[in-house]
Amino acid sequence: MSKLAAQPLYRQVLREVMAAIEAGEWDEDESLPSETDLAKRFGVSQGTVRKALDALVADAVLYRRQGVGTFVAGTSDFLLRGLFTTPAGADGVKPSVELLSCVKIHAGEQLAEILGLRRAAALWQVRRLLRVGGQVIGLEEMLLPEANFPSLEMRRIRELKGNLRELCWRDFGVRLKDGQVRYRAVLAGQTEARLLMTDVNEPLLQLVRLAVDFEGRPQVWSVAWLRTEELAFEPPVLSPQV
Amino acid sequence: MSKLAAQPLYRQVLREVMAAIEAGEWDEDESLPSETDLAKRFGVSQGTVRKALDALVADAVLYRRQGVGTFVAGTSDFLLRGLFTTPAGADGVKPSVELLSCVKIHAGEQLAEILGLRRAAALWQVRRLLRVGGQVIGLEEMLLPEANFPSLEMRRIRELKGNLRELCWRDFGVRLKDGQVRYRAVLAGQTEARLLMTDVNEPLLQLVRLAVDFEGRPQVWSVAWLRTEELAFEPPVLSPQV
DNA sequence: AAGTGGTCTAGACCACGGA
DNA sequence: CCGTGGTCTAGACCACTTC
Repeated sequence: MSKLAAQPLYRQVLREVMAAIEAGEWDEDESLPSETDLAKRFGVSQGTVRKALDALVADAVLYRRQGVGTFVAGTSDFLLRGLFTTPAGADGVKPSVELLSCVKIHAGEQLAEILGLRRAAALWQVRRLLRVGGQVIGLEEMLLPEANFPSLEMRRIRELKGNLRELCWRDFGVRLKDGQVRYRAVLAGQTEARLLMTDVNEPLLQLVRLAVDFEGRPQVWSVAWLRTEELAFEPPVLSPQV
Repeated sequence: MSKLAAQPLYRQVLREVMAAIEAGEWDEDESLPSETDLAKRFGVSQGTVRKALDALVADAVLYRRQGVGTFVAGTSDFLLRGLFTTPAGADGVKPSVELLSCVKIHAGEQLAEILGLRRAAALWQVRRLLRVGGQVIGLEEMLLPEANFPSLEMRRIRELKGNLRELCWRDFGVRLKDGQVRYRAVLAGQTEARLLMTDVNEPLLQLVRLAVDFEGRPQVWSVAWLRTEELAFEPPVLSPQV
């Protein structure tokens, strides 16, 4: 591996590993070669491989089991990874997702700027419903540039049980990770109330997030409205205690 | 430094560094000795010191400036560190804090369990108001075990401009960091509406958090109610891209 | 016992920022 | 220029899991 590049070595190793994952060299939950073997393969030391893997573990691309190996992590959806816990605490429950609609729209000024597109650029607008045990608790609207995700078929989304993050990965090779997240409290309007099967003016937790790819480029904009009467939202903890 | 301890070496170094900070060896925004000097002092290698400092940087105890040094970070309050941004994005604004009240109460069953105390244990209940440019946008109630923070004087809190986290640090040597955080959307009740100088039934972002010390022990329980009509809440990002 | 992640060293060099 | 953080190596040993 060349030392001439502008990036540090472990960054290059990281990209090589990502490329290998993209190429399907190791399946989900399949173990990678050991750190020492990867070191030989890339012509670097074990410490450098480790630093690269550290970063991928922090981004939940990989996970490790001491004494066993390093494994490729699944791509659960962002909302599926956040825990929904009762206000008192304990028993986090994971929701399931149902696809509502998937249509093509134009970006408009604000979204174009956020996603770095032209104003007339085409976007997929995907609406999904979140359920916990049959109960509807959330509505999410995602916006994806058509240029990066050319053919989003509803059938395909349904096949993956509504998991758009997995679809972006499997069909378009884009591994998304969280960028910024913003929280607000809003009142349900008529549209939200109807889709969430609740009342107008119910308080909803609004979650606005920008997902980026592994080069940090903005990729997906999303807004979610969550009912939190019975279940509070708890964001996933990446890289817990060091 | 002994190799016999159950903990890895870099953990011991981390504790030594924390102890030195607690002892006031280096002031806020003052630079620590270089990594190589610290390595000599603790009798370990530079790489080990670095790993310890990495963890403290991730927890925002220290910050680094390449080519310059490693510095002790300030202890801004949790809410002061979260950004308040306009829904459209950009211009994050930091709020100031005003102390409302500070009284002693009994823990009760739930809080006792969360904080690992007896049910009759005494707690300080501190209420604070958050302002952005004169406008009241938040109300926070914190609960601190009296055993750990024996004398919480209102005067002292005011001296530190309402920054309870700094007080816990300066007066009691407890450096707090975020544990779990949970989000909900609720409607303002009469009490909240009065204190926030707004209307009943305004949607409020409710933020429930548990702060822990550096050994991971629960220390402070807090609930905040935030108005997010004009400003969204954006949690602080620790350890961004690796 | 063998193989994995996890830690640690001693020494080296690079990239950056301030004098 | 020097001193700082930031990276990297080759080799070693430990702790854990599995066989």
